[in-house]
Amino acid sequence: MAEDALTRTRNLFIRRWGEMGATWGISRTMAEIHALLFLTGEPFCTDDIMEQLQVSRGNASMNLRHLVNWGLIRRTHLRGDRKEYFISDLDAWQMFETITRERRRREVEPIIETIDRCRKDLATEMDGLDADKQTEAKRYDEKLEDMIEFIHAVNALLDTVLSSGGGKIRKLTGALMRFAAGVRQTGS
Amino acid sequence: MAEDALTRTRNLFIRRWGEMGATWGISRTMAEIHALLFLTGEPFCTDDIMEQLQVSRGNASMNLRHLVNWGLIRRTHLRGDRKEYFISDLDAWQMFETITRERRRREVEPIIETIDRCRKDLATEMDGLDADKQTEAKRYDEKLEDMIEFIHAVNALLDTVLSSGGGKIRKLTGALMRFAAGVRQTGS
DNA sequence: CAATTGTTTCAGATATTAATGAAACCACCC
DNA sequence: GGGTGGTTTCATTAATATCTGAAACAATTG
Repeated sequence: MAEDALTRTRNLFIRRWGEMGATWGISRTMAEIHALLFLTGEPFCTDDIMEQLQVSRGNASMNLRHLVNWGLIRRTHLRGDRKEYFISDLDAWQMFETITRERRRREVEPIIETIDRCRKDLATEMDGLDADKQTEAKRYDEKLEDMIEFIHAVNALLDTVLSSGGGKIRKLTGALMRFAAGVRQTGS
Repeated sequence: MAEDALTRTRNLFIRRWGEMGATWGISRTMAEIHALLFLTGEPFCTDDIMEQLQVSRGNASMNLRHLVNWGLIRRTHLRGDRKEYFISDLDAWQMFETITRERRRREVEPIIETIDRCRKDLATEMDGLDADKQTEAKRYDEKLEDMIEFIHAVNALLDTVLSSGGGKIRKLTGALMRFAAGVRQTGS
C-alpha cells in the first residue's frame, strides 16, 4: 500500500533510534521524539507528538524541553496558529557537535576535576607515607596521569574534528590516514 | 593518617568512575570493579572485590564476567592459590579501543543495518507512490543518506585513530590540527 | 474579565534494571 | 565417592528511571 512504505520506514527508524538512545544515557522517548523531528524535518506540536508516539502530554512536554535544552531542536511557530511547534534543523554533524559538547561538559569535566583532586591529594600526603605506601601512591599517580593525558588527547582530537566542520571531514580523515600510515612506517 | 590518602584517592576515583559508567550504558558496579582493578593494577579475587566494594557475590561474579566478555579485564591465577583472580592490564588507549570496538559492534552496526533496510524499503516502493509521497520519501532518503555518510566518516576516523595506537596520538592530533587549519583557510 | 487554548508541573503508578543470597554446580584432591 | 574450595545461577527483592494524567498555570481573545 502506498502510505505504508513511508510510515513503516519512519516507525522503524524511530524505534531503533530510540533503542540506541536508551543504551546511551538518553531516554527512549527523548530519542524517539528527536528521530521523528529529524527524519521528517517538519514542525510538530505537542499534540502531534503525543499522537505519533503514543505518549502522554507530560512526557512529551518534558522531553521536548530537554531536547531544547540540549540544543537539538528548537521552538518555532506557524503563522495563524497559536501553538508552539518544534523542529529539528541540524544535520548529522551539527547534532554530533552539540551532543559532544554537552556530554563533555556534563560528564568529562567532572571526572577531570576528580582526577586532579585525587592527584593533588596524593601529592600533599606523599611525604607522610612510609616507603611501601609511597611506591603504591606513585603507581596510582601514574595511572591517573595516563588517564588525564588520554582524556586531553581525545579532547584535542575532538576539538579539531568538530571545529573543522562536517563538510571537511573526508579531507581530514584522508589526511589523517596518510599521516598515520607514515607514522606507522617510521615507528613511534 | 598515612593509609588514608591512598584509600581516599582510591575510593573517590572508584565512585566517580562508577557514576560515569552509569551515565553510559555500564552498570555502576561494573564500572567500579573496573576502576578498582585499573587503578591498583593488582589481581583481585571475587572475595576481595566483595569486600572492597561491599557487593554481593552474585553481583561481583556477574559483573566480572561481563568485564571479561568486554575484554576489559582478564582472569589470572596466583601460584599456590586455587582461586581465580582478575586483573586489568590495559592502558587507557587500549581500553578505549576495546570499548569502541565493542560498542560499535553492538550498537552502531545494527543502526546501519536499520537505515540500509529503510532506504531499500523506500526505494522499492517508490514507484507505487503518488507525487507528494514521492517528494516526502525523497526527503527521508536524503536524511538517511546523510546519517549513513556521517556514521561511515566517524568510523573511518576512529579506525585511523585506533590503528595508530596511543603512543602516536599526539603526533596525529598535531598533524590533524595543522591540516584542519589549512582546510579552514582555503575553504572547503 | 471570563472563556478559550495551550503549556508546564508534579505526585503517584508503572516498568525497567540492578543487587542479593541461598542453592546448585563444578573440579579437584584424598 | 565424599569432602573441600571455589564459581555460577536464578528467583526474589530493592532501587531507579520513566510515564501518566489531572490540576495548576499562562497567555490570548472576544
